[in-house]
Amino acid sequence: MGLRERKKEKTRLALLDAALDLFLEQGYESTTVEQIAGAVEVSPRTFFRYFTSKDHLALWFHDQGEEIMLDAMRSRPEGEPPFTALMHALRAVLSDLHDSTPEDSERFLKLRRLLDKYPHLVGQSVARSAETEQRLAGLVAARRGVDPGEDQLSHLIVAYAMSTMRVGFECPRHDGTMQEVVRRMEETIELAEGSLRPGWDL
Amino acid sequence: MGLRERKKEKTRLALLDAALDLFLEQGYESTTVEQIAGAVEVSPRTFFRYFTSKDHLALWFHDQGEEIMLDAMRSRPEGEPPFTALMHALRAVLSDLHDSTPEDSERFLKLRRLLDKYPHLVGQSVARSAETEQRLAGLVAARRGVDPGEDQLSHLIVAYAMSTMRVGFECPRHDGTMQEVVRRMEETIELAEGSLRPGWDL
DNA sequence: TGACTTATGGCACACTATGACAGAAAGGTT
DNA sequence: AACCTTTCTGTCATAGTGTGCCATAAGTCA
Repeated sequence: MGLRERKKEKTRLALLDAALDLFLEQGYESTTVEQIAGAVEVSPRTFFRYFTSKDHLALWFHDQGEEIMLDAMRSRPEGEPPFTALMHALRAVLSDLHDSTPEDSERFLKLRRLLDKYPHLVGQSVARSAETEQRLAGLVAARRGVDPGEDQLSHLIVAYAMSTMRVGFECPRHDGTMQEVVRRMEETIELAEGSLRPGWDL
Repeated sequence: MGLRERKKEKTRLALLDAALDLFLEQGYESTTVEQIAGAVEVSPRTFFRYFTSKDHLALWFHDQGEEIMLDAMRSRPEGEPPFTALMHALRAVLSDLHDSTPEDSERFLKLRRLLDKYPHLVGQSVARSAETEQRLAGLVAARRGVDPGEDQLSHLIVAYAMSTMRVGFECPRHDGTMQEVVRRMEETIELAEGSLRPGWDL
């Protein structure tokens, strides 16, 4: 990796960190792009070259998580029931989180508090994941040997999986270590698996 | 109801209709508030007195639906399992839709096509319903006799119910009458009820 | 009619976001 | 080293969203 790319990555993370701190400190709406850019000593125009929008900041991890999830889903054995496969994919995201650097963990925990404080950002993340949900529904439909355009159950399976993820990442207390987050999510997955009728997703 | 209020309601619906037509005709982003206001011969400033934002237009029905759902949920018998109660509440929304005027039905169908075309609006609606989901989770937790802040299952129940609603309202074909929408939603509800383990929500 | 309340329009303004262009920095080549 | 190419950055200009403020017009009630 060349100097150029390292510098870009550094700027991107600096922007992200500055933004998260400002958001949590003085509120999301009352933080302007100009302030964020100013904190990193970069022009506002440059900010928009790293993040397509202010909202996009809060979705950076989200995007990464979705890529991991899609990959994990594709690498699950074909015969596995779709919802089970999705839950394993979710565990893959979790394991990735668990193994992340302390800096990344810190960012994730801040982001989680931010999403808890500003629920409309959760909505943005749903909006962003609409496309991914479609792709996941395609993968599920393929497993079930049905047409994704026709089959409602495939969509329901994906929707329930994503709901499970969102509930698991909720933030009841504002403290919480990475271990606690991971444990909570594992509990939620088990709860979900116990709630559904065996074979419902075949 | 006085002349003033009737006039306001007329303006609100005129703005909504103009906006839906423009959105579907020339795209969501490329339609400006100025155009919408212009079509109704109202100043842009006035538009923002009827709808807090451009996005809010697409969430008008949504807001109404949520009120109906909360009311219906509260009027369900106490002993009924929470998810069953939520599904009945959803049926109440459906029955309200079924009994709506032809104008309202037309608006709803246009809106449904709009949400299908611009998934990010679905995200916005999730953002908007975050508060309602919290309140629903509170009602569910009360039924189950647990603390809504602690109990994940209550949140999962609400999340699955809302997912069921969203999947049911999806728009696979761009035609479709109100009857077809209602029937599809009923199918989805049955699918959901058949997917969950009996007693999972007690 | 007159006094009141409320809706509207016009204005200024802050913020987000994007396009166009020029200059600076990084990387590779000879 | 000097050179060229590619990529990143800053400045400027512009469109669009959303809000506060104040004067005016319209609806309401005595």
